[in-house]
Amino acid sequence: MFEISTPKEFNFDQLLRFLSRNEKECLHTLRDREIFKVISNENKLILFSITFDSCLQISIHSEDKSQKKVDLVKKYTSDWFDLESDLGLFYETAQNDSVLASICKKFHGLRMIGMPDLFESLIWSIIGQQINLNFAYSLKERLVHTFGQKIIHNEISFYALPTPERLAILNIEDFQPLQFSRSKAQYILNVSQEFAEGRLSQEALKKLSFEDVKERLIKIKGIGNWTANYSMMKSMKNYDAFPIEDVGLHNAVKTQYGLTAKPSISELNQMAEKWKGWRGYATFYFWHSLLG
DNA sequence: TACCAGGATGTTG
DNA sequence: CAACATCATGGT
Repeated sequence: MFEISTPKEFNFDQLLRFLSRNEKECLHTLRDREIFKVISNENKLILFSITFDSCLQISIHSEDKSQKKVDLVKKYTSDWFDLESDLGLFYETAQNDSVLASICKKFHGLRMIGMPDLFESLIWSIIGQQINLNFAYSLKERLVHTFGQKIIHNEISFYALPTPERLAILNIEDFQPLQFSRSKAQYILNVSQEFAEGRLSQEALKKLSFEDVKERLIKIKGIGNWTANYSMMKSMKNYDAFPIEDVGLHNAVKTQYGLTAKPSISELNQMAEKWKGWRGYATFYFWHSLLG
């Protein structure tokens, strides 16, 4: 076991609350207050788990506990729970907006739960396009259970997302028994093939500017403004990336500001001026407010 | 049946 | 840029 110290603003209870928002979530597992996660490195799966007791305590569940694996898990966890950013700066910005400020107070210490793997966030956001979240989780579960890799520990199965290479060789028809629409299946194939054939990689995108990354992503058929911004905030640490078309955000804003109707795009754009620099983080907090 | 859901695409103002 | 029509699928 090893430990990771947590930053000044850090709330493990809110983190657990976010991670447990849907019971069909299959890419991590919660047992009591322990979080299990499988990551893939060089085609090998690593299962690890995280608990919290004044700091994060991490166990790797395999015989090989090399320093390399420890470093990978450390880096993954730091990215996943956004341990590096200065939340104080976000809270400072939030003071411009009394509604956002009170949400920040309520969820103080909640860090953006990211998706360190860009491929995962793209697939997940395509799955989530224009369907309700619960159905989206069902689709993801079917995809992962059908095509993903599995590791068994203490007679419990833990899953990893299918690789781009695995998905890239499928046909639209392979997705239909899972109840994917044809367009959704095609979009997933498009992204998988981009990755599998080496035309797109997270590493390469890291070298580009915000606008260039967005432009590159939107070139892919099936990735629009919402998906590009979603993935950039969840996977690329672009905390001002703003998925403004998001229905969940619209609903949360309507509720939190006590509006009689959902805001239009232009109205929301104006409101979000106050969050500038942290519009993605603000979005994440508004989403969290939907949990009640 | 109609409408909604963490949109995308293409067209039009 | 913003608004609109059309598409696609299952849930309520």
